Order: sequence, then structure tokens, then C-alpha cells
Amino acid sequence: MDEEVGAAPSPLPPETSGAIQRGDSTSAGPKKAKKVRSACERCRQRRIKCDGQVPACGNCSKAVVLCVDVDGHDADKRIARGYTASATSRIAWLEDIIRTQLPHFNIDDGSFFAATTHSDIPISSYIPPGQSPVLSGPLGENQGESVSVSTEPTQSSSISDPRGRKRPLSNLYAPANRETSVEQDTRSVALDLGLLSLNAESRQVHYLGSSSGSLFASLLQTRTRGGSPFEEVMRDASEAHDGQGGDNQIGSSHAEEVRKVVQSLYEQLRKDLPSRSDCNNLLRQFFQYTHPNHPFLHRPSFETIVDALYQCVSCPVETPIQYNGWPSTVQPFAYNGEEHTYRGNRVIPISAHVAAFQLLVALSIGATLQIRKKKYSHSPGTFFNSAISLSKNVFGSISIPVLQSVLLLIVHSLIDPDGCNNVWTLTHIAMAHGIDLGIHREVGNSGKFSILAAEMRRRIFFCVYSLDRSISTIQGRPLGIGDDTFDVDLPLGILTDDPNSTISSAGRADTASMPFSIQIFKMAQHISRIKFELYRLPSRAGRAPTLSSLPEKQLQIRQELDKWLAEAFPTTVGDQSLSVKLKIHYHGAICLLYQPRKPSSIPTIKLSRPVLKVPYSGCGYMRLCMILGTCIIVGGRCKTCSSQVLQSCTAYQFRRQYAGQCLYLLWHGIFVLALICSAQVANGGPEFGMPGPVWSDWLVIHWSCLRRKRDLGLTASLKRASQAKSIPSRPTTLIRL
Amino acid sequence: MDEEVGAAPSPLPPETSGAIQRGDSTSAGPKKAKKVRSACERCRQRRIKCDGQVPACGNCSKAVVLCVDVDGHDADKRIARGYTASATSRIAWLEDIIRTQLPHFNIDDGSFFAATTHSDIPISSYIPPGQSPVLSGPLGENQGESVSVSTEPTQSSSISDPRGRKRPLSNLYAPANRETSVEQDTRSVALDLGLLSLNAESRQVHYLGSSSGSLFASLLQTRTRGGSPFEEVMRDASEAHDGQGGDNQIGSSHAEEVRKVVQSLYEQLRKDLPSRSDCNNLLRQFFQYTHPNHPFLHRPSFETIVDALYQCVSCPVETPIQYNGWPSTVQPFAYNGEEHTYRGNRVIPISAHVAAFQLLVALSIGATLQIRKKKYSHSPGTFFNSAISLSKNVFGSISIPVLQSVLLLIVHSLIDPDGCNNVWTLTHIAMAHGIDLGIHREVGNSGKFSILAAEMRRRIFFCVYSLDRSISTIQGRPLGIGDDTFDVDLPLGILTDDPNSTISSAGRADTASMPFSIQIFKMAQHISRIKFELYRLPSRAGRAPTLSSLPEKQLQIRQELDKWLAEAFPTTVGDQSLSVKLKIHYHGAICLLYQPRKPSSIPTIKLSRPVLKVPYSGCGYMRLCMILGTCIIVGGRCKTCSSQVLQSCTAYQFRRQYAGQCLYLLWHGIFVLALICSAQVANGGPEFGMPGPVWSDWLVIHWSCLRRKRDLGLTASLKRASQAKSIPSRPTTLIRL
DNA sequence: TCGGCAATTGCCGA
DNA sequence: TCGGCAATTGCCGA
Repeated sequence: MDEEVGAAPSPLPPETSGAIQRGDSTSAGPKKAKKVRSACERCRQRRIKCDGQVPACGNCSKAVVLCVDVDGHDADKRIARGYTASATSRIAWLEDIIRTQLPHFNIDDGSFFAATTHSDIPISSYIPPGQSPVLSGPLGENQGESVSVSTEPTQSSSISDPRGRKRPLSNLYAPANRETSVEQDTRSVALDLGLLSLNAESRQVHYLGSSSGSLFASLLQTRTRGGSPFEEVMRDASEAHDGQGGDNQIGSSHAEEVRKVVQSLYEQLRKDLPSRSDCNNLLRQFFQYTHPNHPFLHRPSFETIVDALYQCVSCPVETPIQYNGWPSTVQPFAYNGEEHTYRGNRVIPISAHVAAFQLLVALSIGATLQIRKKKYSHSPGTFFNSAISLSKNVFGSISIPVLQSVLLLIVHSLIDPDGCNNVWTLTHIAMAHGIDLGIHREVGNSGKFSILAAEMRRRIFFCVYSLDRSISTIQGRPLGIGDDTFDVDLPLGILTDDPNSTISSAGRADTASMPFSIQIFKMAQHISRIKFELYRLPSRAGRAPTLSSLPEKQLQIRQELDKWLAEAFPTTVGDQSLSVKLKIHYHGAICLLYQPRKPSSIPTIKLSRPVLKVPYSGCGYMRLCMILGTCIIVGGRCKTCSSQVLQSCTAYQFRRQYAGQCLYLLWHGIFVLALICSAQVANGGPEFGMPGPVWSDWLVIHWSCLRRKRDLGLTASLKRASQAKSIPSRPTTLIRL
Repeated sequence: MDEEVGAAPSPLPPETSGAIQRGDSTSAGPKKAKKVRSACERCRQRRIKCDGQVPACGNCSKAVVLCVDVDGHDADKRIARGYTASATSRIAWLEDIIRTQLPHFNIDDGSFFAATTHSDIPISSYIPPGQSPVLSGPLGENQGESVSVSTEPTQSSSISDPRGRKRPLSNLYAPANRETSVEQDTRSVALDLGLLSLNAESRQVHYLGSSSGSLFASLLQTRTRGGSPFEEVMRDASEAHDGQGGDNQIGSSHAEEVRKVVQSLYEQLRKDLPSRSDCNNLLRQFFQYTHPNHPFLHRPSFETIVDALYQCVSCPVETPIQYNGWPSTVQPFAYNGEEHTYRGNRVIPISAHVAAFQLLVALSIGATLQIRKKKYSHSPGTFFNSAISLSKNVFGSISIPVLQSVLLLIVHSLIDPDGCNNVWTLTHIAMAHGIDLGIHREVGNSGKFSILAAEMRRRIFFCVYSLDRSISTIQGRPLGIGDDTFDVDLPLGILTDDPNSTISSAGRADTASMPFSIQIFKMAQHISRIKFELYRLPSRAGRAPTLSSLPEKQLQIRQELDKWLAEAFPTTVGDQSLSVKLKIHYHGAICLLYQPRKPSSIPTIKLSRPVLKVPYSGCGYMRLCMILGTCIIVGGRCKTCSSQVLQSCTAYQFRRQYAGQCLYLLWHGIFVLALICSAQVANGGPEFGMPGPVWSDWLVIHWSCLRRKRDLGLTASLKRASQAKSIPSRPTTLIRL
């Protein structure tokens, strides 16, 4: 029996299956998990599947241990996975120093390393000292000298292994000209960085997740080495411009370096981008579910960069490169309604790297949304990691596209809690950038910006603003940008400067949801107001709110909120998920409005154990207020309202229409309500006509989400929680959501 | 010829190597030739025995072809056999060159390579011909054998391997002093990042300097791999703690790794720390000049860590290490009045890395101050770089000591504009952290914090607060934390919980300047108020200031400011530099108070060219307001006041007493006043009895400072400016200031 | 954490 | 140069 089962998955004799596998790029058989060629030490030991990732396999990374390979020739030799790549890049770096600082110093003897780094046969070409030369120039053909790499010089590459018996993996010997090692390096490098992160802070700390250590690490580290090649080039250029002539070329000293980096970007895109139609598909998800809440991208512009990026993928290697990383074949276009010129020529106002970053994160979000719907076409992680590996080249300056990238990250974090989980810090950075860019000021008809550009600035500002409002509220923390420090108008909801321009129907959809978005922004203003009016702390300035007038104030605001809802509702016609979002926002605001502001005024409620372990946060007590406050609402003033939220949520869940846009908000709501229910159940009062146990399940689930969210990885704990008990049948989607 | 050379490098006779060593230790039987773990590409293809020799198997060397291995993870990757070893040695060789030829060039920063290269492990074990054999890690025994890590099968197998089925190579899983090339990776990785930095943004951007790219780069990059060894250890610990027992040791799997990282920290300190007396000297500078404005460090605590760090330097390598990176010989102490316990034991509440970071930045500041006074005893850059190289291990979590570290960075940036120049972003991060830690809430007698700890939280909060106020004002940007969102009290000015405790006199000096500091904090509140009352933008909420009452308001505030000055002055007795600072603050506030808030109300003044090129900033027009506004003041309302600022500044400069604490403020003031003067000179009106040219010089200098500050490196432009013309005789100090 | 077997690879021998 | 099988390794599943 066992054996039969074991045998089952391989329906075909080995040879056949091998043969078929090769061709089946299209046919979608249930692919059996491939064995990796070499499992890492730890996986071997544990006899579990090693996914072979570099620089650390999945298991090791989960365990946060070094992933170690065993040397192929000396079993005692243990080599950190990815060592090859990082050693290569270190060599390159050191050589670079020497070549720059000690130009007379000959380090090239005995080795052809430099040439290799960028070749298709990266490493092989380095011959240890004392041994003699070598092979293979940069891009492709190996010039097999006496010491030749490939036994079959030219042929074997083009034709698929005509060797006799077909061995399962024999195609792997084909030269294959993919993947420069630069790129490999970048990737492994990126991942490695995590490896040693070492934060030994005292016990009472908040983990930011693994992210923030490095944040600072390199915030500073780089300064020694100066900027990027591009920056350099631009400086060169501007100096040339400023004065003493210079040809019209990019400074050749750096041109090569730039070129390499750019090429490796293209390589990466070739590898990581999905087919164009899949891409469109994923982006559709993004724009359908995420965009309405956070319309910080300009869809027509975005489509332009998608086109351009796919051009990068297909352009031949020799294509000259524009200064900002695009192939010269890509025509200049505007982005976000902004045009740029460089030395009198029109240029693309977003660099290829930033564009790629935006696309990849958007794809990752799209893929996550797909998965929510149980469509597992693409792995979000792949896109996200790919994006992340670019970040170094993306966030070095502040600009609108960069700010958009930060926003993408924030939204990504909200949707995929497993990602980078310091929304709080990220939001503050977004604010800092936004103010730095001046988007908090209305530029209206200053003439400095096109109509569209001005509109995008507004949109982006309000996205930052409303993210700040949401996150501050949820975390029970003070607001960021004060309402009296900006004067941007709400976006107008326009799409383009030129009504006659041809825009794809998808592009046109960009603004379709703007009326809704604008309502969301208005809600953020209401939240601001509530916070300002009711949550102000007694300050020395003596501007504390007058408590006596509280009820009137609440009433007044409540009326405004009702008006808002009435006004907002029509904007959601035709999209039920939008209207649900609206309701959640509304009820969330109501909660915020009515929950008591002082812990002292909270009646004692007997709550089940976990409830009391409210996660420590700066203003833990505020959070506690919030939670307990809502309990009271339910018990008192606003029973209907709460039950509505509740119903929205469940409807939401079970319809699975929801794409997790307002993850936090939802969490918060659900959590609070679960608490309420459990409290009520504990008090013997049935409520909402729902079976008690279900709610306490929810409580468990969401509680652990919330709690873990604040310190370490979420997924792990979720998995544990869901495996643990009591939640057997519930679909994963629900839990992950 | 090629062929001969090709054959030469195999130094060992085939028999000696792997094959034999391996199997025979146990059974004497005539063993059939062992299979090698991985045949080379050529042998595979030909299906012949590959003897697995490094760097080329028998067959390949006979054929004189490069012996190529296939990568274990990426079948397309072909790696020259022996690459690992030769790359390692090449790295060593290159490093050696750099260390010898470019001793000042720091290739060790960012990581732990040095320690590892010589570690006991495999990778380093291949010693290239002619290279001096290497040796001995910090951790102990030097096994500098020549070629291979001797395989001592006895040892490893003696360590129990209780696993069931014995797998052929299972001895390789033996615990083995683990290690790894992690550090190597990390290091090269860290450095690589610099290599590839590439920020190609469109032209109209603000450069943050090279720093910020990586900020994000790793903000995200790490996420895949999770945390640091310490973190891991702590998690292990807490899990063990939570439930299923576990010994009282740090999880041994990570202990080793932690140990290495820690050792390399100690190495670094050994290298970079000055003598103890120099250290004290530099710190005295810091505490004398910087501390009064920014009293976020607790001097007695700080002295404790200095002692402890010097203990690290001198402790023997074998000293066991506490979980947070301190040698076990260092007795637990409190930091900032906080005690921590870990598994019931008292532990040091600041990690060695964070402590080292704080010390090094403080030293760098001290050294910078020294240089201002023309004492060139130490290079600030060395300290700073050293600190920076630790940052990866410092900023991974949020805690009070980490926040102090951020503040140190900010202050450092203010003083040494050449450092990391994104104060704006840093300040926002500091705010985010502060709120995350809840320091904006008064913890008073909640019992949760000791008196001193509560005091330190207040101090730190107000440092963030007043930095935010200064920087926002200077940059003409909105304030961060709203005055109505916090309720911390001003610090009390106390030094310790326990009046009887013995504190060094220097330590006692910590609070000597607190009365002054508190005045500075109060001034920040005044600035807040002015901004809030006069600089509010018309918001949709309709809470715009009533313009009609402006003059009264100004008068009222002015009176408060006068009162402030009167109250504050006595706190500066005995320290003239403090009283000058006070005046500057006062006059700065007056300027802020009286300059017009709307550009429309500014009369047209003919200004010299550069004046009009106000640097673009988010609120460029606000800045313009500020500048022009001040012109008006001079021309009108407040002549005396301006001239006083002016005189203070000059006095300051020429007395060179000033240590550059309020660099920005000063710049701002000087710049504004230079503008005024030039405008006045342009208008023919002599003023202040100072020769015109001097002022226009200043204008040039400071203008360029300001302008460059906003985009690229400052120093370069300063150098250029100072070399350029017109400012021959003025001492550099002045310019740098 | 392994027993156990399928997949993969080494390489004999014709 | 392979057919072919033994050795080895990956990793399922209990």
C-alpha cells in the first residue's frame, strides 16, 4: 500500500518522464517536486526536502541558521551556500579598489577574473595562482584555448544535447548564457545581509522585524564609498556642463559600470517577469483591489513603464543605454505627468530601476491578491524579493516615483503581513519624503507643474495622509502631519492633461474609482478631526478639549459621518467590495468616536485571559481603551452599529470577495468584535445570533496575528496556531487574511 | 607550454588526497575505489571515473582541460574546481595588498572578515602556494596546518552520533566547530552593496546623499532571512522559558556565531578606541559642548559603558560572553536608570554593540569639536566609520539606547555636515521610534519605571522634540509631533534615583547644565507655539488663525519670549558659550515671530542674484518668506534685535569659543543676516558699522553651504568655494562651522 | 526523527 | 561512447 502510493506519483518510466518534462513548458501537469541536486547539510541531516535556494534554502532561512553545503570533494569541508557568488563579488570589489587606488599595481596576472565576473561562465574562469589561462570573454562565445571549458565548443550550446542516452538532468550541461554573476551577487548579497544581522538589545524592545537593522546599517555604511555610478555620471555631466567642456558622452570611466548594473537589471527582469499577459492579469488585480484605496499610481503612466520594461527584457545586449538606465530604443515619455529634460533632450523621468521596482512590487501585491482567491499562479515572494534586490538602486534619492515606491511597500506590508513589517516607520519615512518634496503644498496653477502632475501630487499626498491616519488610529498613536500644516486640495479625479490623448480603457479605469478614493481621503480627514477633537492630551498650552461638551461633539461628528456615508455610498455602485470597505471605514470611525478616552472610565469587564495580554506598544493603554471602549459601545450606545460591522465582516469573509485591502482595519475590527463577543459570551449574554465557539476561534486566530505582528514573523505563528487546534475546517484564506 | 603549466599545479600525488584518507580509517578490508561525491563535468559526460582531485581531476589534468564542476543549485552554473579555495586565497591576497599599500583604507568595516578568514574552518584551509599560512582565530586554537583541515575522524565520530541508520557521510554532520563563511559573506556582501549602489533618478530630485539608498535597500532585504544570532538566541531562550525546559545555556547552535561577531567587535574596538585618557578628553568635549543642548545621554550611565567597553578591549579571548555581547567579567549595571533581567539574572540593558556605537559616535563628535579648536589629535572620521560599521547590529530593534544612537547620529550630522546628511529623515525616524517607545507619554509614578528611567525618557523625548522644532523651522517645514499629542513633563533635572550613590564628579556634571537644557526645551515649546499660532495654513477644518489679531499675538508671544530670556539667562552663568547660544535661540525665535507669513505682503526688495536662487524645498516659499521677512525686520520693526544676533554671531566666530552646537540655527541666522546686509548695502544703506565686503563674503560662503547641503556633499563645495576666491584669509574653522 | 524507497549519479565494462 | 547497474542521496511520510 505504502509502496503503491509511493510509486504512484511517477506514472512514467524515468526516461519518458524526463523527455516529457523538457517539452512541457506549456502543458500543466501536476509537477512533481524536483529533487535538488544537492541538499544542504541541515536538510540532509533531517532528511527533509531542501529547496536548494541560494544563499540559504527555505528551511534554513526559516530557522535562521546558516545554510551550509558540503563540498563535493572533501566531505569535511563546509561551505556557506552562496559563498561562490559573494566571494566573486568581494574579489571584484577589492580589485576595484586596487585598480582605482593603485593603478600601477598589477593584479591581473595569473587571473582573468575581471573578465569573468560578467561572463556567462562566471566563476570557472578564475584559475588559481600558478595555473595558467583561461577562457571565455564577456558575453558569450568561449574561445576555447588549450584549456577549454566546454568539450564541445560551439555546438552544444545551440542544440539540445544530442548525446546518446538521455540523462534526466543532462540538459543542464548546456552552456546557457544566462545570468551574470553580478546579478547573482546582488541577490545573494541581499540575502546574506540578513544572515548576520545582530541586534542584541535588551529585552524590553520592540522588534521591528529583521528589516530595520539594515535600514540603518546601510543608511550609513555606503557613505564611505560615495554614490552610484549613475550619480557619478550625472555629476560628471553637470560639471562638464558647468564649465570646461567635455564630450557629450557619459563619462566613460563609469559608463561601463553603469552598463553592467543596467544589464544585470535586464537580466533579472528577464528571469523574474511573468509573461506579458500574466503581468497584465496581476496588475489588474492590483488596480482593481488596491488602487481604489491607495490611488498613488497613475495607471496610464504605469502602463507606459510596463511596456518600457518589457522592451528592456527583449532588447539586445548591445543596445546603448540612456543615462537613467533605459535602453536607447525606449522613447521618452512622461511619468505622473512630469516631463524631464537632460541637456536639452527629453528624457524619461523615472529610472529603469525605480520603474522595475514599482512593477515588481505591484506584481507581488497582485499575486498576493490572487492567492487570496485561491489562484496560485505566481509566487508573490519571488516578485517581492526581486524588487527588494533592487532597492539599493531605488531609494538613494527622493522623488515622486521613489515616494510611490515607498507607498507600494507600505501597501504591500499591509496586505502581506509577512513582508516587511514596520509600517509605522515606513509611514513616517513616507511623510518625511512627501514633505521634502513639497507635496503637502498646493501647487495649483503655479505653472510649475502640469495639471496632471499637480493632480498626482495631490493623490499621493492624500495617500500618505490617509495611511498615516489609519495606522495611527489602529496603533493608538498620534497623527503625523497636522491638518493645519498642509494646504493641498483634494484630488480632482482627473486622468490626464489632454482630454484628446489616447488612453487604454484600462488606463481610463484609473480614475473610475477616484470618486471612491476621494471619499476615503475625506474619511481620513474625519478621523483626523475626531482624533484632534477627542484624543488631544492635556497639553501645557492649555488647549485640552472641554470634556463637558463631549456628547454634543460626538453627536455633531456622528452626523457628519452619516452625511459622509450617504455621500460616499453612490461612489461604490457596481462594486460591492467597495461598499463593504466603505462600511468598515464608517463603523471604524464610529468606534473611534464613541470609545471612552480615559481608562478610568472603563467599567471592569471580565475578559478571558488572552484579552488582557494586550501587546505593549508605546501607548498600550490607548489601545486598551480602544478595545475596551468598543466593548462598551456594544453593550450600550451603539449596538446596531457594531453588529453591522460584524455582519459586514463575516459577509466579507465568506463571500471571499474581499481582497484584503484594509487588512489592518479589518483586523482591528474583527479583533475588537471578537473580544466583545467573547466578553459577552463570558457574561452569559448571547448576541448576534452566532454560535459562541466560532467567535472564540476568531479571537484566537486574530489575537495571535495581532500579537505576533508586533514582534516576529506572522506566518509561522499563524501556521502554528492553525495547526494547533480548534480551527480545523476553516479555509486558509480566511486565516491569512 | 600551456600544457605543462596546466599540469603543474597539482601539488599532491593523487593517492594522498581524499580518496584514501576517507574510508580506510575503520575497516582494513581492500575497499573498492570509492565513488567521489561529485564527478566533474567532463567525467560525467564521458561516464568515467573522476578521481575528484582539486583543482583538477586526473582525467582533466591528463587532457589538460579545465576541470569544471556543476553548481549544486543552479545547473547552468559551472564552477572551476577549486574555485572556493582559490577565491578565498585571492581575497586574502588582495586584502593583503590593500592593507599594506593602503593602510588607511578600511576594508574591514562592516564586518568580520578578518576574524573569519583565519578561522578554523574549511574555506580558509586552502592555502595557496607562497602564501603565508594563516591562522588562528580569536577564538583560540590555531590550526594553521598547511593544506587541509585534518580530518581527525576519531574526534568527530566520538562525539555521539546517535542517529539511527548510519549514512555514509554522516560523520560530516558532526557538530564540528561550526562556522562558516558567514562572516565572509556578510562582509563582502556589505561591501558589495556599496559597489552596486546605483541611484538613477530623474534630475529634479533631492539627493539624500549616498546614505539613504541603502537605508531602504536593507530596510527590506533582510526580511527573508530573519534576524540576528542574538535575536535567535533570545527567541530560543524565551521559548525554552515559555515551556519545554532547556538548559540554561545560550542555544549552542548560535552561540558560536554570536561569539565571533562579538569577538570581532572587540577586535575593532581594540583597533579604533583611543587611549583611555584621550577618550575621556574627547568625551569631555562632547559633554561640554553638545550635551547641554541635547542631553539625551545619561552621563553616569555612559561612563559605565565606557568602562565596560575598555574592559572588553582588554579581556582575554577566552572570556565567556553574556547574551548581549558583553564579556562575563563585566558586572551587570543599569543603563539610563533601567535594569533588566534575563531568566532571573540581572543583565546589562544595553548591548555591547549599541554601547560601542554610542561611544564611537560621541568620540567622533568630540574629535570634531577638537578640530574646531584646531586640535587635531584624532580623526573624527575614523571613529565615525568605525561606528557606522556597527550599525547593522545596532539598529535592528527599537529601544531607548537605540533611540539615543539615532540622536547621536542626528547631532553628528548637525555638527559634521559631511557625515550623513539627511537630518530631516533621521529626525522623523527618531520621532517614529520615540512614539513607538511611548516616551511621549508621561510615565511619572506608574511604577513601571524608576525615577531616573522616567527622567531619561523625558529628556530624550524633549531632545527629539526640540530637534524637530529646530529643523522644521530652519527648513521651513511643518512640525512633527503635535504639542497636543504628548503629555510628558519637562525633565526634572535629576541625576539619579539614589542620592547616596557614588557618582564621579564628571558624572555629576551631567545635570549641571540641565537647567539650561530645560530652557532650551521650553524654547522649543515657544517655537511650537509660534508655528502653531502664526504659521498654520488655512485648512479645510476652518481653524485658520485670525489675521486681525496678529499684532497682539505677536506682542504677547514676544513678552513670553522676553520672560523666557530673563529666566533662562541665569542658567548660563559661568559658561559664556551657553549664554551666546541662548541669545541665538532668542533672536531666532523673534525672527520667526515677526517675519511675514504671506509672500504677498513682502515688499519688493532688490536683491543680488544669488539670493533669488532660493533652494527648492517642499515649502520653498515659506523659506523665502523667512529670509525676506527678516530683511524687513531689519529695515523696520526690530533693528536692534537683528543687530544683536549679528553681533553675537561675530563675537562667537571670532572668539572661536563656539563649538558649533546649533550649526543649523547659526547658519540660518548668519545667512539671513548676510542677506539683509547685502540687501541693505545694495540699497545704499550702511549698517552695523561693518565693512560691506565681509558680509558679502559670508553671504557667498554660507549661501553655498546652504545650497549644497540640500543636494550633494557639502565639503566638496565648501572646499571649492573657499579655494575659489574672495575668502583667502578666513580660517577654515570658520567656514566649516 | 528516521525507515525506507525513488531519483539521481558515478562509473564499470563492453 | 554508452548500456546498465550499484552507490549514493533526496526526501516522503509516519
